[in-house]
Amino acid sequence: MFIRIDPSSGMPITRQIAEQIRTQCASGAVAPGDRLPSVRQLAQELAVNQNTILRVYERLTVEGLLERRHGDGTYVADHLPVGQMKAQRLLVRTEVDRLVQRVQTLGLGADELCKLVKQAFEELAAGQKQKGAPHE
Amino acid sequence: MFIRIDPSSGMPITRQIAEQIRTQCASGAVAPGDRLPSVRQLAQELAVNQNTILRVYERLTVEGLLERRHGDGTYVADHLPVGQMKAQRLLVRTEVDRLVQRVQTLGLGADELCKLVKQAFEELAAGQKQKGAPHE
Amino acid sequence: MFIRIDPSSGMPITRQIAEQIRTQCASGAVAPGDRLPSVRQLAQELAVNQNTILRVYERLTVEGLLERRHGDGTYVADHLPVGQMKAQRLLVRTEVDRLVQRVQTLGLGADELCKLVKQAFEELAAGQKQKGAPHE
Amino acid sequence: MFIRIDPSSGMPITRQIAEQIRTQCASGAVAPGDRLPSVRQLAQELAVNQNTILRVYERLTVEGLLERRHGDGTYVADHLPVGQMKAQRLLVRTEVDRLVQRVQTLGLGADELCKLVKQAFEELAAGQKQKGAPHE
DNA sequence: GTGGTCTAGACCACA
DNA sequence: GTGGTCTAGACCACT
Repeated sequence: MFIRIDPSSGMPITRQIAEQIRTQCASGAVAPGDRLPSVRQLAQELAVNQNTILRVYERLTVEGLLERRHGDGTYVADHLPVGQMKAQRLLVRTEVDRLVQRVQTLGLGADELCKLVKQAFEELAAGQKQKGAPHE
Repeated sequence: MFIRIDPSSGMPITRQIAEQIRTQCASGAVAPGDRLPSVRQLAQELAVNQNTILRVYERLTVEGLLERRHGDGTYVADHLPVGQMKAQRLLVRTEVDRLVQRVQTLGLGADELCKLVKQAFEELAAGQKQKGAPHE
Repeated sequence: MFIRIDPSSGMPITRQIAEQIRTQCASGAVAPGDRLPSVRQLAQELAVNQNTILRVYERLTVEGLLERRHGDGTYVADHLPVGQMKAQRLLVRTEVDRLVQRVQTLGLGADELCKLVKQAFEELAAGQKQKGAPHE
Repeated sequence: MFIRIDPSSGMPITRQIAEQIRTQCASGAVAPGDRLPSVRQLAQELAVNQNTILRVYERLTVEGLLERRHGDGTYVADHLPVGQMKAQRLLVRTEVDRLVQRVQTLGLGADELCKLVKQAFEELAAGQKQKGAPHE
């Protein structure tokens, strides 16, 4: 499970984690029936408290995205709520809008932003190569 | 003063406001010596509590970005702290990184994202024409 | 807010509290728009941790029964979810069934149980007179 | 052995099972010396994990209610602990109190509750006729 | 003052 | 081992 927390973002980390799990469900990175890391595992991996993860799993369970089986583990629900996944994809639009709005105030244009975007993609790709197998 | 609050973003609204004021100072949208809207005005405009605006102005004053003149109003400081501008542009980098990271999980590539960015720019431009001169 | 916790019941106290609030919404004991006791107040009153109350309010908010206004307070939602209130009333049937099942194994009949029920009602009434105004 | 589990009740299922066995011992539904179903049988019958039953039997053995004969089975103890029976009946009182308390908040009176109780008794009786001799 | 997030740690229930 | 409840307490955000 690739989740990255950005403590400087101002967004509560429970929410960051929840959104990334939602995104990965929407994109098919994790499929219905897949087992998620255990509360303790993920907590350790992200260096946060167990309760933090627990609450994320709880919320997503209420949303119908996950399924918690007592004493067994946490799984992606068999039938993901329709429409919610669509909403998820729309969210990206919203975030792009937000970015563009801010960037424009700084006097940057679409082309400059796109350049930044491409750079970021390249760096991300490079970063992931380095990690490769070692981590897991 | 063009400030837009997104309560659904999860970022504290005081932080959203502060960041947008910083951005506009850095970009020159508001210049040293300019007078900012009064606490009451801005609070009403954004439909938030006056104390929320008050604390934003306080914080930015401590940073050296604003100047509060007792009985008069709040102004952009005459000498903006060095490095503000650079810091501001760096922030955009950070946000681009965040976006790219999330978008990537959804299976989108750099080109798709750029297309979205350009669309957003165009829509923003169109939207601003409609408004014409701001009501401030 | 009259809520009584029974630690010996084996039911998590968060759930006990939540059920009693639901019941009071269903019965009209508290009406839409009413303000609930603050998290801290109720926590103190019931001698439980603040987080415990917080989680109860959170869950009921997700259910659409309550509304939390940041920095202001927690209120009964204006439009209580229809059907949920009906479900609430049905719950009493379920509990009666449970009781009867157990009682029957003990060899008691309907009449004996009814006698107990009436006694309990009388004692409850007596107990509430004693309290009367002093508490609030 | 007639045991019914209600997973939605919030009471731990191990406790539900234990209480029902205690009740049946107290009421004479099972007598001293009677053999209880094996751990495996009961686990299968109730569709719970064997360990769950195991722990219930363990607990009740410690209480002196049951006796586990290695390699043979689990039996109701020859000499039931004194006071068990009384304690059992007291428990019913407790549950009646709980019910009455909740029901009262809903604005129901003693008579309405008694009517429900009688209905439940009749339905229970009807249900048990259909089953006839238990499959054990 | 209000609600909200997070941590640390104890202890319980289920497989 | 898994998930789940509860406590205690720090600190943040909003009215």
